[in-house]
Amino acid sequence: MTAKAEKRRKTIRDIAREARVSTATVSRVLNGSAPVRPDTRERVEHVIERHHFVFDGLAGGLASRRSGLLGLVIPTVINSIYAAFAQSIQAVAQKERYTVLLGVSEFSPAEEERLIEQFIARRVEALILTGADRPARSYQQMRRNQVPFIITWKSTRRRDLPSVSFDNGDAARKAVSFLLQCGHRRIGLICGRTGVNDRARERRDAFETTLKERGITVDPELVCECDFEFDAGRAAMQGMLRRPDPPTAVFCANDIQAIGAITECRGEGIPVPGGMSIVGFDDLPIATFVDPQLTTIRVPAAEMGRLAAEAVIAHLTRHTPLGSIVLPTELIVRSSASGPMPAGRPW
Amino acid sequence: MTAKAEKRRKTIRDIAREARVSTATVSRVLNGSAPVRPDTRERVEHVIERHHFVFDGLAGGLASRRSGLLGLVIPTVINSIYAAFAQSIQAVAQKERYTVLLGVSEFSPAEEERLIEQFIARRVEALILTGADRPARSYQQMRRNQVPFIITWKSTRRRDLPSVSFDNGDAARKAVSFLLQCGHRRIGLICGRTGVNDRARERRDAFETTLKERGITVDPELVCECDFEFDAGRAAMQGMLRRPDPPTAVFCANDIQAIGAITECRGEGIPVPGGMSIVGFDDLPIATFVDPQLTTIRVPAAEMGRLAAEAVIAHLTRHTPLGSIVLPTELIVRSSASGPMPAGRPW
DNA sequence: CGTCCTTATGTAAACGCTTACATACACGCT
DNA sequence: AGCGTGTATGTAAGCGTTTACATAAGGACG
Repeated sequence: MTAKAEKRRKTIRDIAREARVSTATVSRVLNGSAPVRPDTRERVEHVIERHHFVFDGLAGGLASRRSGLLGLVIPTVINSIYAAFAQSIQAVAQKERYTVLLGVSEFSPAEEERLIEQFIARRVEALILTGADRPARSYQQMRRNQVPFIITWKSTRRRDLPSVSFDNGDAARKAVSFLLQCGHRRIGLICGRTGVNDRARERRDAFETTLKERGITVDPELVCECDFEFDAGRAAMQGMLRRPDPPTAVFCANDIQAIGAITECRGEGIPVPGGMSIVGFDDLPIATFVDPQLTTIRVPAAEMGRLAAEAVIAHLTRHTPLGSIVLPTELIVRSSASGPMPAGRPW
Repeated sequence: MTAKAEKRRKTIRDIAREARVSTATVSRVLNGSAPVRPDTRERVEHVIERHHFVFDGLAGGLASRRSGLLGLVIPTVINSIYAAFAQSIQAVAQKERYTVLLGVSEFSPAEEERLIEQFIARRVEALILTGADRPARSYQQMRRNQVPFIITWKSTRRRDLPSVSFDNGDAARKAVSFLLQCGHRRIGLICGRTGVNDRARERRDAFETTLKERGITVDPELVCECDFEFDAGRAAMQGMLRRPDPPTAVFCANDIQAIGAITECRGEGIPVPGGMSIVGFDDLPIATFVDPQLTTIRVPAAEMGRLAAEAVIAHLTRHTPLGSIVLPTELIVRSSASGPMPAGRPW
């Protein structure tokens, strides 16, 4: 090493000088943005190799106005349904040479807003968001900064909100209808907090509407909003069981809560589905590994992630307009729900 | 709007002109890097507000040589133990105004290497990695580019590899010792693929060593490496049960596999723990919601994430040296393991 | 009242790329 | 020979910040 061996990083200028070409040519070799004669290319690549040159994405992004960054904002990643969603987005991004910025809002609207703002400042090329409920301010910021975005997990008829989603209301209706078909009339609901979660709200609305359509009045005591935790589901179930007139079936807008609810029933000696029918939502892998296997709604989380990522990338690279896709959901009938006991509570 | 209303983004130069200060002052207001007189500050902030100025993180990062980016590379995020880890890292990062780049390698060494390279090119300020096994090339690149990194999920005595981890071997030993104490002598192992997962290898090694220490020869037929999936665990259990001389207990190096294994036993009419004892690893939330509740090893995933993130950030901001921390694990005794049946197979 | 701080601000050169535009040359055609 | 065309390359002006350094203004002090 000569005394001149400053610890400065190599730049394309260094490469250019040594390969006796211009920086433009190096840049062209680096991203194939224009034809380069094979011998020139080889010469440049050789120098790059020899000096362990590492491209600077920040500088590249600044100059080209394409950061190669995609922002993903989800409420949680611990629930494996969101994890599956996130992972498939990351997989698509990776394949298309984009990098994912991960933002977890923990169901806090303020945090979500902050993340969106932060990601815009980082110059993400697009945002993938969960749900449609957020301050107008966030939407304005995305538009003002011309950051395309796509809504997921919630279909919306607003034409100005592109989305890749499924119909929460329709899905919840399937679950509740199934319980009604089984003969249940006194049905409880355990769901997420509708105040901070528009998907939970849609599911709850559909629950209530479906019951009303059949002339059943919804007993507010049989509706419980709580966190997406096993324990929360369990506690909610416990609350319902303690009522003088407990439900014969419960729809849980989430498999985690459903498993908690099942556990509580079993702990109380109430057979499922014999004494209590339970339907979940998400179809987590675990749903087939609990006893009884969970009847639930299958949600296309991974596919939704893949399609959302593909959509924004197609939009960025080929100007494909961003539209809305509604994916199907499916009731998966297993064994956690059946008809109510013919009379009283025989357990 | 005048005809001059080009759709150009506002820059600090625009702000500076309008607030009748220099760009340096705007910069100082923006990141409080030097004192600014209150009235000047207010004037600048006012203009920023009025024009909806949005800072450009790419340009800022380029100029300051601080990107504000942290790279996280994990093998999967679908397993909720890694999700918990990732989420706590993101939480710390968010609080400290860093942004997390998410990389999921899906247990592919090649993919992991690519992610590390990509993240370095994006000029992450530090990397949080899973395990220590990777090509020397990756380590060289990190060092050459002076990107600090920290290893997680695996303790290592190499002093050149800072880490926040727990001792996989020690943890596995606790699990196996417990089964031995229960009286088991014929013990199976279901674990991850040791070829691409050094944590799995450590657990397997400890399993074998612990048995050998007690003078028990390890039956290779009772060791099964498979994916971290319920079905894989189930299939592995099935394989063992079909042997002429099945084990009386199985250590699963992962709760997911353990739950699959339990399910298989129950499907075959083998009571757990009566006919088969099972110990898991991770202590996922679901562990208390399966029947029987899973005896398992509690792994400090969230704390490990938090500490890893805090360590790299402290290193970046306060030059705290990066060292190694080994967190404790704990055997959580529940009900999926007990003594072996006194004789034969009474089920 | 000149000197020396201190504090607030301005000047302008980076940071490491991309890309519009200019140039150079080779080739085929009339 | 003259022209047009196309391909490969070079030139240099950005991209939107930060920050070292210079400067200015206001005290405090002897």
